[in-house]
This record gives sequence, C-alpha cells and structure tokens, in this order.
Amino acid sequence: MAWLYRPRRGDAALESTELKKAGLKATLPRLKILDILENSNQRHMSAEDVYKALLDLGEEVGFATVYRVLTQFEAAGLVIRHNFEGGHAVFELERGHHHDHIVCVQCGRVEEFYDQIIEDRQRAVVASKGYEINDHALVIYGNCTKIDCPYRSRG
Amino acid sequence: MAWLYRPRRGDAALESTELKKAGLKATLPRLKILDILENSNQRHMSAEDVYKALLDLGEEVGFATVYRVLTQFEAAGLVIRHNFEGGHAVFELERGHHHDHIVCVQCGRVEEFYDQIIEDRQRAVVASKGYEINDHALVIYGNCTKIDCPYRSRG
DNA sequence: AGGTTAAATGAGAACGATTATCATTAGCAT
DNA sequence: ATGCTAATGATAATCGTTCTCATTTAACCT
Ligand SMILES: [Mn+2]
Ligand SMILES: [Mn+2]
Ligand SMILES: [Zn+2]
Ligand SMILES: [Zn+2]
Repeated sequence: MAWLYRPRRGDAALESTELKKAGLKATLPRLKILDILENSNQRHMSAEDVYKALLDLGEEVGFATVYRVLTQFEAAGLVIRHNFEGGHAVFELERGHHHDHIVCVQCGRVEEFYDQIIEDRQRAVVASKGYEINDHALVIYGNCTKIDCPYRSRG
Repeated sequence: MAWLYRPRRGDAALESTELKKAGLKATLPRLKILDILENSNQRHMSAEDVYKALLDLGEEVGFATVYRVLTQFEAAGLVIRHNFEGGHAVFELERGHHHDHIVCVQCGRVEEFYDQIIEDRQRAVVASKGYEINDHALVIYGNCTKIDCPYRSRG
C-alpha cells in the first residue's frame, strides 16, 4: 500500500517539539513514524502498515522499533490503539475527540462516527450496574456500499 | 479456577441431540466441552478456562481439540466468540438474545446488558453512512464497585 | 565543536495465543 | 461386527507482538 503515504513532509521542527512536549527524545525513528501517522492517507494504520510506509521511503527502521515507538506514543497520549477483529492492532493519531468506528468486513474501510445518544445511554447503563465507566469500544461491522468497494454487494 | 465448574452433569442424551442438530458428531470431547459451557459458573470462558475445567474433571482432552471444538461450535452457532481486550478470546453459549458487555478492568468480572436505544441508534448511524449492518461489538470497560471485587476503588 | 552518558535502536530470539500437520482412534451407517 | 470417514491428540508451525542485548545516538556539558 505504498501509494497510501503522501510524502508531503510535515514541519520537522513542529514534530520535534511535539515529541519533546510528550516527554520523548526527538529521535529519527520517532520523527519519521510521527510524520507517517500525520500524513498517511489512511487514518488507521497497523504496525505493519507503518513499517511498510517506512520501507517505501527508503528509511531504515527496525520492526521492533515501530512497535516500541507506537506503544510509547500510546502511553504518551499521542495515538490510540484499537483492537478491531482480525488479530492485529491499529493505531491512529489522538485528535482529542472520542469517536467510534464502522468497519467494512469486505474491504476493510473504516468510517468514524460519534453519537451523543449512544454515549449518554452507555453512561446510564453503566451507572445502573454499579460500575464506574473507564472506557469503551464500539465497533460496528458491516458491508459498505461505496462504489469503489471491490466486494460491494450489488451494482 | 477449578471450583468454578459445577459438575451437575447435564442430560447427556439432550446434549448429544444438540450436537447432532448442529451437524456435529456427538464425540466425547465435544460432549464434555458442551457440558462445561452449560454448567460452569462463569458464562464467559477462554479456551484455557475450558481446558482447565476438563483437567479438573480428570478428562483427557487435548488443548488443540478444545480450540478446534470451540471454533466448530462457533461456526455451528452454538457459541459466540468475543475479543475483549487482553489478547485471548472468550466464548459463551449462544442463548438467542443479543447483548453487550461491561468488563471490570480490575477483577475481570463481566456484566451483560441490552439497551434498545443504543441498538436503534446504531442502526440509524450505520444507515446514514451507507453501510449495511452486519454485527457489532460494544464493550464498556470500567471499575466495578462490587463488595467482593479485590481491587475495589474504595471501602 | 568535541566528549560523556543515559536512553534509543536494530537484529534476532522469545513469547503467548491460536492453527496446521499427521499418524492414530473412534463414531456411526451398513 | 466391519469399514469408512471424520475426529482426536501430540507436536510443530504460525502470527502478532515483546524482550534481550550489543551498538548507536540525542541531549547535555564542557
Ligand atoms: Mn478512528
Ligand atoms: Mn455475554
Ligand atoms: Zn463512543
Ligand atoms: Zn448491542
């Protein structure tokens, strides 16, 4: 999926500051990975997606480093990790606005949504069960009807 | 967690019929695993939970068979597989009523709920995005305040 | 700018959950 | 009971991810 990464290189100084603010040294691998997350066409990337984007740029970064850095970014609040079905985690930049996801089980397309009523009802349900809410993951699996979905149900 | 399995053996003939109806031969491993799923105190069990329950009964069933049978049960619609966080899948008997889950991130307790408003809103959101809904997974992570939660927030 | 040092990296081993392989065993239709 | 086929169990393999450790590097201090 090489073409998915648009190399419109972000401002290196800004990204460096972003890392420092998060308490992380501005190393080359971290800057490159942050750059990819910020400029890729796909908002939700697996560790392998990121690694391949690095390869496509001719960058020499180890796979272990990709995992390490993504985990550090998560701990620092720079990215969110999702466990959609399929065995591998996907990461996206934290943009400060909670949202949930619809995943097309055919083509893998990911759509985001936010529904205040759903959010409110979750709080109500949890409270009624005597829990203190912490986090939640709502993933809807479906078939998209996008014209370019290669597995589209009908024409 | 041996004590979690109540060996009030279910009706073997019934369970045998249940398997046949699902298109599965009534083999000993399958009968035993179905029995454990039906009579365990915990409604949501990992493959390892099931395997340990078998060991506690002195049954000789291979780990690979446990995985295989659980996957077959899922394909046959007898059980549902959930991918809560934590790396391993959990299974529960299909009881014909969709529900979602609250998981205590401290003690692992699992609570079930069903909320019609949430279900309806999901359909609406999905439709508005041009998807055909297929399935969904809503897991709320929280801290339970049950008196017997060993990690309870306060006294 | 050059030196120091603790932290970060990369290659590969290790890991945990799950699946595949394959020789042996066991349902079950005849 | 016999035979055929599917199921089992021991073990190897796989997959995504994390760990180990020798080497490199960013940040700090002359
Ligand atoms: Mn998202
Ligand atoms: Mn349940
Ligand atoms: Zn939400
Ligand atoms: Zn639901």
